[in-house]
Amino acid sequence: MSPSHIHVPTDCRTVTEILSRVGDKWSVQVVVQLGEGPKRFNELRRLVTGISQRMLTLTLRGLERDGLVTRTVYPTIPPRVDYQLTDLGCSLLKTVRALGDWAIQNRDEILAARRRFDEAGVSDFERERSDAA
Amino acid sequence: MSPSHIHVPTDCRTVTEILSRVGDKWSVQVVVQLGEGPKRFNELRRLVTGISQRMLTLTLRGLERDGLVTRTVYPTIPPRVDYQLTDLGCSLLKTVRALGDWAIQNRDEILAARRRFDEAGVSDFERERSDAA
DNA sequence: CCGTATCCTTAGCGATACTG
DNA sequence: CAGTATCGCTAAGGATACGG
Repeated sequence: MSPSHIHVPTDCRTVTEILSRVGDKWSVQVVVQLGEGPKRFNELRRLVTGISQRMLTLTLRGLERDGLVTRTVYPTIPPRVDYQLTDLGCSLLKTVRALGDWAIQNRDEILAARRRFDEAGVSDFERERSDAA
Repeated sequence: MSPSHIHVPTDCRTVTEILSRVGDKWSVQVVVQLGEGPKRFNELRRLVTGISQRMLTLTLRGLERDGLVTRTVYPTIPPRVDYQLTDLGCSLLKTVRALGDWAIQNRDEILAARRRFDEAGVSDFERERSDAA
């Protein structure tokens, strides 16, 4: 029995590792698309704009490995493969959407902060430069 | 006036960009530590195990740029710099914790799925190999 | 104490070409 | 259609050394 009330390093590692999946370039977008219902490979490829065939494959494999999507092969000709969110995948989608909502709600504030920071940085630079002038 | 009810690509980009901050290797850990209260540079360095000085600097700069933390310099000798979560940073922390809780709650299921997937992959391999034998 | 600058290694990703 | 294989680039990150 593992003591779940104390904060073991192992937990941090695992959490970080799982978080990094959310942070990678494509996983979230794929999961969001699959949230609309099962999709075929090339269907996803069209929906997730900009993704390469290679990265779609790798992303789907990763999600499948973690038990977030299922992969169903219909041995027809031409072949047809359906990807679909598992219950686990659905629950992740919900949590991730919360983060997405946060991002949308605070997007303006963040962008404003960035502009302020960048301008301040520039003017610090400019100060030195104009001291010389 | 931007139509906020339709799903413009720009929004996706911004959301993805902000999500990538959560996914990067150190930001979340730093934010979590700062959730305990203001911290000094080397204090954070000790708390966030494994982070290099360089990456702590870069991470803090990024967070500061996005308006998630404030940086306060006390021009004493030796110098002292305090980092502290802004309101925006606190609200991010809350949302991120939800994701962290999800990760903890589903960690066993994910790890189990991974083992299954990996073993299945191996046995597919093994099938070919033992066919030859 | 709090950084910055430099070098170097790896991991992520895209482009392209090929296969069942 | 749904992939795999290979190559090459670039961005992220670690180690180390130096500076205010």
